[in-house]
Amino acid sequence: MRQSKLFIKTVREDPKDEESLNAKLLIRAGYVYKVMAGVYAFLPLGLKVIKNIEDIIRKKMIAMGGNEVLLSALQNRSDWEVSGRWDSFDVLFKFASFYSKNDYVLGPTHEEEIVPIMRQQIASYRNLPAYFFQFQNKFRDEKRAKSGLLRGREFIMKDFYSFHASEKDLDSYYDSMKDAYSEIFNELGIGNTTYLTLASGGTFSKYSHEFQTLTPAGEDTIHICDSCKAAVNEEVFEDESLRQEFAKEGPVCPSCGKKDLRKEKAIEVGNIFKIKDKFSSPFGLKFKDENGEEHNVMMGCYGIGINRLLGAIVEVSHDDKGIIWPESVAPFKFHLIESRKGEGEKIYNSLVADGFKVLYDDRDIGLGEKFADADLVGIPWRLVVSARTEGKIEVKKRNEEKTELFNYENIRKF
RNA sequence: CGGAGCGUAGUAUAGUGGUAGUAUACGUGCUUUGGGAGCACGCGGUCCGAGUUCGAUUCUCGGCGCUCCGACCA
Repeated sequence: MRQSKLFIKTVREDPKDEESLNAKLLIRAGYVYKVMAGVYAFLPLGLKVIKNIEDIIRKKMIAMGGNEVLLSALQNRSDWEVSGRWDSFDVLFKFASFYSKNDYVLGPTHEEEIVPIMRQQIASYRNLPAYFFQFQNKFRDEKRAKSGLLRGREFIMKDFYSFHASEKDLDSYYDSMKDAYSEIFNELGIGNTTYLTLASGGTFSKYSHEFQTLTPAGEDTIHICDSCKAAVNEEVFEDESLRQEFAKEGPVCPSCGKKDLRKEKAIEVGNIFKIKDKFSSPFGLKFKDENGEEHNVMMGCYGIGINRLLGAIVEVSHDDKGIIWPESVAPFKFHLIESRKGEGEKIYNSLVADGFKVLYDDRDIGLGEKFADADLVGIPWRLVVSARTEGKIEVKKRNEEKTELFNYENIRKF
């Protein structure tokens, strides 16, 4: 892509209405536009990163047997009354139609949508297990949106729902999802700072597991066991019944029992929990077993916050000049810069022909400004062609200082 | 939802009860070309409403918006 044709305008100054680092950098580099508190629009660069994140997750969810769907964001009041959450879900966006006066919900999650669909599809143990997932915009009327992309009122979420004939089947699937999630965060480039964390289960279940990425910008406090790479959310110690079960004598590692844990701030980027028959019961989602007996379907829920992940990656991967994208999610692999108009044309065409994702800065501006923009935008490999490079290409990794000259043939192998 | 702070060009900031300034961005022209280049000219602004006043961007009240702290966070 030619940068002269890319809709993006970088900004020198930090926006005055953002304190959070992820929002400052993403706005300055032209990835997102702030619409209002907790609501951000994705501009072309931002959308590319979002799509890259989604693709990594999608692949893994399909490997886990998931069928991708797209449920409705607009939902009706009655389903939320069946589940009992019309009154109890505190951040629910509710509103009435101006014409019909009917009440509606903007979906903050989709149990109320997927379960009625499954009631139509699931009748026998032969239909189980079944797995569905989607990427969708969720709406939550947060009392206080904050920390840029980390806690918004509208955000994209991957939600995955599993349906099982038995709790045992749910349990084993739940465990395999833990592994799938770990692989996802590894691929996203934040594996070394993301921890499987025991957490409370809210109103759904006794406990849940979160995937927490270490960052001072996070809103949770977790206790990490360095030998197991496991962690416990501080909230577990604050909940009396959980404390009895998991941490009678203060913070202990949930997997090895070790006591000297490291306390860190973190942001929850993923959450998995067993909801069992919490929804199948009120909605009457049942199946018949081999003996013709009816049982409630057992369910598991598995979420990943996409916007939050975008913000979290920026929080953990940046320097004072800008963003440093992990290659797996970067909007482009190469950022090609020329010092004089047309110098990079040939190499750009070759890279495109060879199938690389490359942003070609063909703008008629000073070289220094291009370098500054390249640092801000954060594409992993910077390629420069100029009179100085004498027919070769200067290569610099975004997270390294050194530059090296290569022939095109070498670059192709990157 | 409680508390604090802040709303001035696209962006970031200064200032004032009487013609609103600077930087950057943008437009035009020339020069320049390895770390946000230079010169000249130009375009563009006081969140909304009410009040006080001869006169309000400034003072008062209300609203709306944004940020931060806290509470909350299925």
